Amino acid sequence: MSCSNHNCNKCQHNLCTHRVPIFSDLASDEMNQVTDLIIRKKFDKGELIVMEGNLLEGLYIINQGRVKAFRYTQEAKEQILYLFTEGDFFGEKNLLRKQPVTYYVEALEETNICVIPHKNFYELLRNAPSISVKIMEQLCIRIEHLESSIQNMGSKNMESRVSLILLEFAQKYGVRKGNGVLVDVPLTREGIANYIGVTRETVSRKLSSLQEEGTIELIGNKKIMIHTIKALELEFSKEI
Amino acid sequence: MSCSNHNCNKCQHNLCTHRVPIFSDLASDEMNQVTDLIIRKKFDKGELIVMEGNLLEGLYIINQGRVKAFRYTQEAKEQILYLFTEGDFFGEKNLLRKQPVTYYVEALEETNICVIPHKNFYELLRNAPSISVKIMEQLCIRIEHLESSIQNMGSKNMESRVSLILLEFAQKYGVRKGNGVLVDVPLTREGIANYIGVTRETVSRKLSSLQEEGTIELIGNKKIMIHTIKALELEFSKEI
DNA sequence: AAAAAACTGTGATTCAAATCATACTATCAA
DNA sequence: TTGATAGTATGATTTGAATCACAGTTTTTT
Repeated sequence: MSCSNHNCNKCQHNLCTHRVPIFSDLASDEMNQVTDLIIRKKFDKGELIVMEGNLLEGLYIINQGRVKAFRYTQEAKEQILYLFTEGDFFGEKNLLRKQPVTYYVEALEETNICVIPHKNFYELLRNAPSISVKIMEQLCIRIEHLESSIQNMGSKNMESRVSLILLEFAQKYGVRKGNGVLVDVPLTREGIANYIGVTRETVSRKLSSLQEEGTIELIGNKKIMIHTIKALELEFSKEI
Repeated sequence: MSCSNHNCNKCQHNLCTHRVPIFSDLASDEMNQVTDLIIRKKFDKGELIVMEGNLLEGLYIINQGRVKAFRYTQEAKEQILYLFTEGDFFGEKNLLRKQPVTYYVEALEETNICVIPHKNFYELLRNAPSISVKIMEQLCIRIEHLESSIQNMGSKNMESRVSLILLEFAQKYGVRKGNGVLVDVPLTREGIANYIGVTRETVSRKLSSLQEEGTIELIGNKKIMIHTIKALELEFSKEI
């Protein structure tokens, strides 16, 4: 996009407005209007971005990086609800209903956040009603993700739970490499465990057994080469 | 509400429009406009209302009765996602994104549904933009419910999972009776099990032990008297 | 009202994942 | 570069829920 018609020092950042689905229908001057309102924040790996109960000052949109959103279970174990990446947002509850966020959000790597303050957002909604439809769509996508998670957690079969998470990673973070897909895993083994509600040891063992049977290849701790996606899908639906 | 200004034979039904949160901000003439568009459907106990994959003709709103929304796990076990009651709606995915429903919905008792057809709904959205905010709010409520379910299912402690479901029932279906709360349970033991991802036997045993310790009293199969709500809450948060 | 069907409770047994334990490996900071 | 810290793999053991089995109960049907 050309810089001719707005403040150019903003072009140097990868602007949230240009990569976020909820703004994708805006005309370029509307887009620039939004851009002017943005507050930028930067977080280091491991840093807590928001805490459960916080009243946020606006909508948080991820410009760069990856974060985990989680709660604690009764046993005080972390239960990851979402992995958010570039273009994802959170804090929408506070936007509509003045309610605090219901989970912790922590940066999994260096992360840049764009915040669109509340009151600016209300104006925005009035001026560009297409945005409210976009938000609804995104909320529906989130609902679908949660529904699938519950469906998955209802399964006693750990093999299939691990397989599903690998499929999700492949789809979100995978890059084709020859016949397979190379995944840059955003979580530790323990993180994966906290995502699917098992222990770290169980994840280790299931990954090892998948490697043994040739379906995947563990490359260090942060990369997984998936040789046969089909095998995972099969594994996942084996018992239907 | 008075019947003087619209078709009175509709007043004889308990109209969805009057009990549904998403229409609560409408003026009464707007309300009547909506009412005229409604298609009514009736389902017997045990009847399947929609199937996964169905493209619905509109937004389904429950006027009377209770239903369960569920998917199947890898082991072909039912996994209940929602219990919907009067005022709740489903089929919103198809509304915004022309997508089929992602779960089965079955009547748990005799149920009356009001359907607002698609294209009527789009007009409605244009004429009464407050509705889109209401829908977003409802979607956020649904998200919160799903997030809590995941948090709960991440807990290995079955005692606390059963306790949480009883608290949910008490809140949604409970009636104060003396010191306690009498709950009209909408599900069988197996249904409860399919809601929290365990087996029927486990639910039986945990309910029995809660009865033994005096926290609850099982009255037939469909009613539970909760003597000490506090004990459940304690049970639920015991291990924090 | 009787018969059939669906649901429930509880003991005995099995089994898979949690837990415990420990050695190994990768990553980060001084 | 080294030491410290965080993360990983894997064997041995325990544990608690799933499974199996079956008798008892409730609800529905005719």
